[in-house]
Amino acid sequence: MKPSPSHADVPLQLWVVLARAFDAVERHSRASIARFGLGTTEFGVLEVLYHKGELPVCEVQRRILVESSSTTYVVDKLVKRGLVRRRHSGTDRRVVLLTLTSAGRRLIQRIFPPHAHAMRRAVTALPPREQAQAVRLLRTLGLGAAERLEANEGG
Amino acid sequence: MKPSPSHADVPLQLWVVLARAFDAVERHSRASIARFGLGTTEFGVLEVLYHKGELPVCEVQRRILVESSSTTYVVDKLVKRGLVRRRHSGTDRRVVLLTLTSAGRRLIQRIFPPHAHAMRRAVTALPPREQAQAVRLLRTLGLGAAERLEANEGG
DNA sequence: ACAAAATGTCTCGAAATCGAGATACTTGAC
DNA sequence: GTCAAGTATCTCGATTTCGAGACATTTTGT
Repeated sequence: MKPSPSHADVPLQLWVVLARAFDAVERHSRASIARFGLGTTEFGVLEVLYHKGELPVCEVQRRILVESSSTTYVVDKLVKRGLVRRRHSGTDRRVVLLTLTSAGRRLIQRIFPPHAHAMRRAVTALPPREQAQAVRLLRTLGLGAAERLEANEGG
Repeated sequence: MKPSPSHADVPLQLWVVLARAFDAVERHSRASIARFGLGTTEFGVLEVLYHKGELPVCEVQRRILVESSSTTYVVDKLVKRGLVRRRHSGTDRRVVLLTLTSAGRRLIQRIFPPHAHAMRRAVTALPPREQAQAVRLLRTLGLGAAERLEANEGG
């Protein structure tokens, strides 16, 4: 039943297990966040503003890993719900700065700790020592792949 | 510029770098697949049928990591394009089996090798030895998280 | 100073994905 | 054998996400 048991193509295997691991852990994240009536990207915006303070839209976008038009969409929803406020930058008039409202701050303060706890449990299959190892490897992998992406687009 | 250099919460870091690495590598995958006028999930269906032969829809679904309604949608498109054929199982009449048409087989035969090549290049930031290590760690992480998911849903 | 290129944000329409539930069939308990 | 529970697939409507491009602004090169 194994079509290719011997010539294990490690790079392709790596891609497969990376996708599966991300999927499984992301399901934990989604389930945890859904408890609080938020979507993954909505939570992402609140979380990054909570931890980094006021940020331009483009900075938030980079951190939550979605395209710019989706960022606008998500921020719109959060503004309508009174959780986030938009403000024009004084120094660069293209830039829109985002901050939490006090309602937004209260919300994320309340839900971040239990979410973080859920995520810690989601990765406990790996003991601490191997978690650190995985962090190192994934960081190298991710940065390398991202670099290579820009090279492909730019060149 | 480091907001929290000391109290490194390794599990949360792991989640972040996992998401970033997946995103970067997935962008390579998408770009590579887009060259051939296919979407990620369409490619996924063709690829799994190519390598495993005829399979029930539910089996394909598990492998391409999308929900069942999305699987129906993607398969519909592939059937309309004449790349995949549906067939009822003789032994279990709930089951619909999927196979490549000869056009589908020709297509995936032609595009799989260059795509595999692109994916190998996407992960070259990690030398072979560390790729193997990452495979091992991610497999454990993914399986553990998936198990824990079922436990949460089922229990 | 000026033109060209780059950047940040948003609009719009299209595509992908999901979730709930309908339907049909199979399996297992009794 | 029958009924309940489980499984496989699909339908439908809603949500999310994307991509292309519009627009305003800033930066760069000359």
